[in-house]
Amino acid sequence: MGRPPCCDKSNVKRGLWTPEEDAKILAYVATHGIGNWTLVPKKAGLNRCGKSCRLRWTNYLRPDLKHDNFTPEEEELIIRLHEAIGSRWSVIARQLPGRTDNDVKNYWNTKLKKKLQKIGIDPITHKPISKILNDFGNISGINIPPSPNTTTNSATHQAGPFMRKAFKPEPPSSSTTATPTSSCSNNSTIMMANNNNNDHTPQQDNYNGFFSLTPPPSAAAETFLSWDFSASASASSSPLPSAETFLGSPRESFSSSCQQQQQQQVEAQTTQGLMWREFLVSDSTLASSSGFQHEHDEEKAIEEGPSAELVPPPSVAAADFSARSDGDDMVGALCGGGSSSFVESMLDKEREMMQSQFPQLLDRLAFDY
DNA sequence: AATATCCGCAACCGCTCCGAC
DNA sequence: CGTCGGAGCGGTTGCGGATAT
Repeated sequence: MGRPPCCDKSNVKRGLWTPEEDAKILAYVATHGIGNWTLVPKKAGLNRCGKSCRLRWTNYLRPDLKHDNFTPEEEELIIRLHEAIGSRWSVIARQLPGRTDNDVKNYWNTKLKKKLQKIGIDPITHKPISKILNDFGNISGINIPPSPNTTTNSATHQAGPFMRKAFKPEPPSSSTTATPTSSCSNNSTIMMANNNNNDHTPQQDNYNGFFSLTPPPSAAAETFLSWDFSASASASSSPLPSAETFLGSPRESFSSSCQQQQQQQVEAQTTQGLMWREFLVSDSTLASSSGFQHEHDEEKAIEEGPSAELVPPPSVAAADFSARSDGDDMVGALCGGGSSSFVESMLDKEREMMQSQFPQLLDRLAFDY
């Protein structure tokens, strides 16, 4: 049985709001405050769906909203957050005071996506398109020549999430004193594509400085990308990379953070024994098509330890990665699951991130973290 | 000047989450 | 525990203005 509609849609007005309607909402909120939006139309004398009233208020009428253009700093932040957490617009919008999720989403879809594509960056993976096509060719056996200026097409979009699943990271070094820059990116477990080819354009290499803030080291984005969810599932033992690393940092900070991160990843492996590629191997399609299984077996022989039984169950492996909630659950399972879900760990990370890296924004936010 | 096309934004839709009962 | 309903979310649509022809 389907859920009944929240209002009689045939009898409510739809479409653009008039100034008079806006005034009624504003007057109502000024008197009664917000809450129980289904009652608002009746009490405010509006022939609108309550949900529509709520949206109008949240996206347009709220007094704390900014209606001016996005600043370069905001653009930069949106891109970096999208890179890290994807299209979770409400989460991203929370880091941008005065902006709504709708604002951010629209701005992304109409401006930022195109900007990235123009410089040869895939807006889904935030990797150079040439590299994605290259890697996709390597895995599927298709020989796709590098094409740095190719705009995103459907193949690229499909390759994006696929690549997340299919790219095999290098096995972790047994020594934590390995070259931080390379080992750090190689150990990425979420964004797995390491930049081991050098056919990027100068524009792509300057991606982090794209919006002409302080040009960070080229690896900074990867540090951010390589935030290791599995390693950081236990928040107490694995702090996030520093704020400098997050937003582009002196290389010293990056290296130090990277070493710590790598150490954590090694520890996480030995204690949890569950890396992203464990999941990949459980996907029979990928394993059989990419020649991945064999290499994995070798790695597993090295890694095999007390937690070797932690291979995700087939139901987890079969989860539709593109589905948000399923993806969360799956990553949660990969994180060692147990009592803390992926969502919880994400929220923990957000809190940590805000406290350690965006304290100034946290101060300004009215939202409860 | 008229028409076609493009683009950005506001609004809607359908879904999930979550608390109350 | 299941149901209901409000709230919130991300994706999509469609209108209206801007620009190109």
